[in-house]
Amino acid sequence: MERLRLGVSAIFNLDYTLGCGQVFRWEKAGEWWYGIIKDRVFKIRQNGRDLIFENADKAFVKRYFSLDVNLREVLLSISKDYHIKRAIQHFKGLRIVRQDPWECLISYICATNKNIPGIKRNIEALSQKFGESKIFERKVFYSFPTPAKLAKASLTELRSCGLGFRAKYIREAARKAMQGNISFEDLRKTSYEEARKKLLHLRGVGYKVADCVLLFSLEKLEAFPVDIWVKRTILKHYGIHFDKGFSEKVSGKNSLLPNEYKALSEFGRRYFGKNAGYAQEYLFHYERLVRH
DNA sequence: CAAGTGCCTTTATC
DNA sequence: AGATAAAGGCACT
Repeated sequence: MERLRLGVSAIFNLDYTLGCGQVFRWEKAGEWWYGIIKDRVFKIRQNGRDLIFENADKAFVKRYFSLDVNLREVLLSISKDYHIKRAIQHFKGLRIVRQDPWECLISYICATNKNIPGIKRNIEALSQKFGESKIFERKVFYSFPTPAKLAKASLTELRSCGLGFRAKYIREAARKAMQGNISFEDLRKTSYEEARKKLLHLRGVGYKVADCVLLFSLEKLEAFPVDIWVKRTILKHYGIHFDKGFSEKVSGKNSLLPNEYKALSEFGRRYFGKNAGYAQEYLFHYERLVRH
């Protein structure tokens, strides 16, 4: 058992962070959150300014939960108006974690046109079928499969995980990753635009999926993913920044054309600045949980 | 309860 | 070029 005491000004809320929909494999049982990262199961809980965890070291916890990020500063930088301030007030302490990029990529390829419970089921099925089992506290956990493991899988096997048309995209991505054609380290180091361009070459990855991977695993905090919920929020509260025709056209339907996605996402980046991704996540969570 | 709609969209085809 | 259809399957109403 390890303990990490947060600084007086280190704002952090574990429940918001793990419950906001950015990660798919954490489960809360009683007070504890159980997760598996790479091939290690660990559990963690929060008690005020203390984080208590088992089977992970402090450096890892700090890094994974982005505790090195000055959240106060980040939130200040995006506090542009009443709407975002209200969302921040509600979920203060929500941090964007640093997911494993490989798992993140596959997760968001699965997310295409799916809801969150559906995505969770896909990831869980993939892990059970192709990952390695780990016993922790007499319970079985499955690690997320490596690229090599998924590259070897047949389309039928992949489909049996409920992936549907996404199965072939996942296999392709796995093959590329296995051959070393996707360097997540390089993507992390390059600029948002460059990294996005590279991710867009992958089939099954459009602007939305690319933005999610960039924000949730590659430290591109300016990425502003626009899904159906964020689209609603933007049009509802920030419609004044778009012309009437655009707003009316986009609000009436439940999908976005590439240029419509771009307009909304670029607005978010311009309006909220270099930490726009944080604004996106607070707005998303607020719209889903509070407003809807 | 059944049936319809929608989902943290992308690709292929008009 | 720009719109539209097609692509799992589950959750929600």
